[in-house]
Amino acid sequence: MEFFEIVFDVPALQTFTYRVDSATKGEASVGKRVLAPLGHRELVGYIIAEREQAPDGLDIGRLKAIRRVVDAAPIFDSQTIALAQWLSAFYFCSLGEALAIMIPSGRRAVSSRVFTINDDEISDTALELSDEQERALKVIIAPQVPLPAAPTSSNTTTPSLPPPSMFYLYGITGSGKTEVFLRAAQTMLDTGKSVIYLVPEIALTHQTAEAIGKRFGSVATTLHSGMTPSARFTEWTRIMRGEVRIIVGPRSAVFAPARDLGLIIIDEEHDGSYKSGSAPRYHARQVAMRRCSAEGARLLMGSATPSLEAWKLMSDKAITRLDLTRRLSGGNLPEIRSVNLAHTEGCLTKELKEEIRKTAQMGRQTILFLNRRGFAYFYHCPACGYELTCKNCSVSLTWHRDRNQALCHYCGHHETPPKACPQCGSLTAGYAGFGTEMIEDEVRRAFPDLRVRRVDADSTRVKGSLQETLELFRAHCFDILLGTQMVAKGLNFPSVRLVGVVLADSGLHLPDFRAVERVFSLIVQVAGRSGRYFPDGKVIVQTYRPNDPSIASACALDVAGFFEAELAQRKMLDFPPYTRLIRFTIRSKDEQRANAAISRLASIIAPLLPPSANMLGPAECPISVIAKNHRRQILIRGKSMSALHGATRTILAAYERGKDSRVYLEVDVDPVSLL
DNA sequence: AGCACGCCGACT
DNA sequence: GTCGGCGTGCTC
Repeated sequence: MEFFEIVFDVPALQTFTYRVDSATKGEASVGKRVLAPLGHRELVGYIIAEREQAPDGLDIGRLKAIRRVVDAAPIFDSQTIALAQWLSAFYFCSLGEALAIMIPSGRRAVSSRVFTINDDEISDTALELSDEQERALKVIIAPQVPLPAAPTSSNTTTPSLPPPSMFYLYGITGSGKTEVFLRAAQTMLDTGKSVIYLVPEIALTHQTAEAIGKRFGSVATTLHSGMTPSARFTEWTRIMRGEVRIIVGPRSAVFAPARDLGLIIIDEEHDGSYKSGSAPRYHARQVAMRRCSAEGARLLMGSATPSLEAWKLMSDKAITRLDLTRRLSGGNLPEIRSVNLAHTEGCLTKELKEEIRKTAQMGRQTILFLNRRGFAYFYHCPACGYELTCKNCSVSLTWHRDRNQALCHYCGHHETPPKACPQCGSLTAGYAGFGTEMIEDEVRRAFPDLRVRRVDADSTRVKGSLQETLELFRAHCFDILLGTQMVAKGLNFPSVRLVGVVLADSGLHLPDFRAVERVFSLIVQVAGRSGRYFPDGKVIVQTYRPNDPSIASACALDVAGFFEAELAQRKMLDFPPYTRLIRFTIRSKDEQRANAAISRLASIIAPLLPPSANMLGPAECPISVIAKNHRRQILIRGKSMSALHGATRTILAAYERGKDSRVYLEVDVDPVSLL
């Protein structure tokens, strides 16, 4: 073969044809990476097809030669290319960009935080299943009705593929989801099929991977961004060769080149880390659904707090719901109580303080939990209402007391906070809201005899320090552990009695229609994990809105009630899961240009939308400036994704003609965060 | 995305 | 006169 079609990790939506010379002639083949000249540089590209002859209208003399073939053997096959093609059409990126995120070391590995918070201990050997678990497993592994082999459609966006078989293990923490996952996986392995086991980014640990390794032996592997590129690559090739048939990893593991895929498991399906935060912004659940239908595999998800999308699919019977209602250890759920924060000076209510004291007197431990750092901790003037915000971004600055600095969590800007209000001169201006540092101070003052430790993103940057703190906490070297999500691992330590959610509603006010869902999910997850081994566990949820449905039903652990109410709300407002969204974000250092660009985009979109869709905006993004970039957005909304896709293709083509080069447009399909 | 080419202002 | 700003367009 003389010619090859090659794609690169560049936004150019096209393939490039190269020729081989005597040096590369025998080596080049589909599925290998090559080094090839593109423009004035030399890039790694992916061979996606062979050609008999040069494409029409292209002067053969101008074809460049592949410089070097990188791989001895192909590292992706036609199935991978088909998936990349689907990904590029669904998420509006180039084929090369799609392949680059799928294949290890295609892009610079993002150093990810790999914490240990997974509390589901995996036993080395198969455990006895309860009746409920047994019943669930039977349904999952029941032989499938063989479907007629559907011809693969050439339309990559709306392929005529059969819907996949999908199952959902719905049950509280401790109800034994993991064991059912592992049994289902074992069954697949026994029939010679492969399994992909997805876990949230934050929960992926050596322990989890090792435990699965112990259970399944060398047929198991892990594939995550914390590994060195060469280690990831080694595992990738072992998977391709079929030496490894169960792959554990975070969202990117959904691309593992598993041979004969039989099952994809998505643990903690509701978790936000399954959606990629950078382009292409894919959702692992969406990719998993596509792979399962294209490859005839089953999809098995599980959570105590499903996403609303999944819940609706269960209501519609598109996903088979399997309930696990009982805790295996028999532990009761803790007592959950919401406490009104109104009229409390500081951030600790009388009730919470009393419980902390009581817990200490019992010789037990307390965890104080914050939703997210920074959001509720700002410079505020009670006299005139002035708030200190970042001069680059529009968010409130977070005060770091130890450095006496106010800093921005989006762009890193920091400044020394003023003594008096810059607007009215009042000396009463100061910090309001709760940050981990302020709570730490207040706790220390209230309980000078108790030992307090705080963990946050800063202290976690030092590798292993979180691990160390948690070990010390487990060994009861201190009494109160204070921090954000990352303290979750400690929730089921045996001597923990009390969990305080310091401000449950921080986040409720965010201009994001999913904020309520997140607050609800967080409280239920915290409650589910605490007091697992002791019947006297207590959870105190501090809030300014005890009657808010999300908080009230979370404290009552009324999951179904919450979903019903929230679904009704979404239906009324015409939001997902009743509709689909595509978000267009414009970003520019120059505010006028950003405004001009979003107006132009709006005028392009308006006439191109199908009658079944509508446009929201243009508007400033809720965080209207990030790192000096002015941000504007438009959402398009419709019942069918294929209609939105079609419109978006036309919109992007029209926008490209005559765009301003100092303005950037980003497209997010099924956006999860609207900030 | 890069990167070069090309076309207008203030410097020796 | 030319150094360099960035706007424009292409990359097999």
